[in-house]
Amino acid sequence: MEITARSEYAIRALLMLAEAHSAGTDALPVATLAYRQELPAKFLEVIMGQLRRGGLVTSKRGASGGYRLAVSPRELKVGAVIRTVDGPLAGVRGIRPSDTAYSGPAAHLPVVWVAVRAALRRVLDEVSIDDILTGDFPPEVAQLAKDPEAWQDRWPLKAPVQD
Amino acid sequence: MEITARSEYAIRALLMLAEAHSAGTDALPVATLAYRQELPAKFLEVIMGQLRRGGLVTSKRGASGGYRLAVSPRELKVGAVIRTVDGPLAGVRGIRPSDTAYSGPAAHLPVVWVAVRAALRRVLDEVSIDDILTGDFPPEVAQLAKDPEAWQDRWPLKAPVQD
DNA sequence: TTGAAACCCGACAGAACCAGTCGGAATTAT
DNA sequence: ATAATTCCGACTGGTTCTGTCGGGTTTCAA
Repeated sequence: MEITARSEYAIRALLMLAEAHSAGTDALPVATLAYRQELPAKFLEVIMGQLRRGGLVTSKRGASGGYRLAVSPRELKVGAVIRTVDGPLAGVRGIRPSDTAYSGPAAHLPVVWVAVRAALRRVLDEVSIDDILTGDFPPEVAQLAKDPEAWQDRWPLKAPVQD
Repeated sequence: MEITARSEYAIRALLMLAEAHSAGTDALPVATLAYRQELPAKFLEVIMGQLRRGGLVTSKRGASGGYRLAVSPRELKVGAVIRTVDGPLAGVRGIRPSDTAYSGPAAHLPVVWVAVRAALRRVLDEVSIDDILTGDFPPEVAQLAKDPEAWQDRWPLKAPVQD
């Protein structure tokens, strides 16, 4: 259950574009985006290409070119960003949760996988880029993050040795 | 957001042990577990070692030895299994959600990561091995899986080409 | 028209991780 | 004794992740 650097960088880039969007600024070149959030420029270039092909941003080449949002920040959901650059939100050994099947005592296991995916969706497909910009999250998500325990780490039954 | 083969195999093995547990059967050797659910035997052997060191199972060596549950199936949660064999449930580029920090327009991003982890916990730390065995899930999880839409795939803004 | 700014693209590379195997040592019941 | 079984370290082949490199192409502006 890892958020990749790819997805993280994509979201941070889009946040900058959303900020510029509301300020009515010109297109932002990769160099600027990379500098402002300290992201590896050439890698980000690859990622921006994915976002463009996915229709999340538009690009303009040449001098004073750069990237612009193609979708309003309010309608652009984090889940869509992740799916665009990293593929499906959830998988089990590479297959979709709803395509899993087991025999015997594991027969009901797909229910768990589907519930996991559904739980992820209820966060990632609800939160928009604009929500992150303003810090004003949908009630469902705000509720989850409000609990102080959500900010604490949890350990397995036997805690690993401290070193 | 991938469930690894490791975690999946661990859960399926524990489900078999839980079944035997209620039937009061003897300890189950790896060979039997691997055969019954068609898991790679030597790999499962490694995984069972992790579960033992994590305190989820006990082992007996030698003839008519094998593995037994060390925790009652009802108290053994899926989240604990995953943490034992694969480490933390959620991470962002390898760091814990609550340890992330960003500047500028990404300042509120950690709220999203923490909410993601909390959402995962609400499923994985609620569902027990016994729940999966019986197919009788906690209301929260049952609710998520009840929705037919939860069993459907979702696509990013621009659907990928079919091939 | 020239040059610089920027996107665009394919190839490559190192590192890490994942899934799984191999061979054998230690332990235990019969 | 012997067979069954856990236990353990080393190893491997493949894939993915995170980038980098070098150059081609488009566009603006002077």
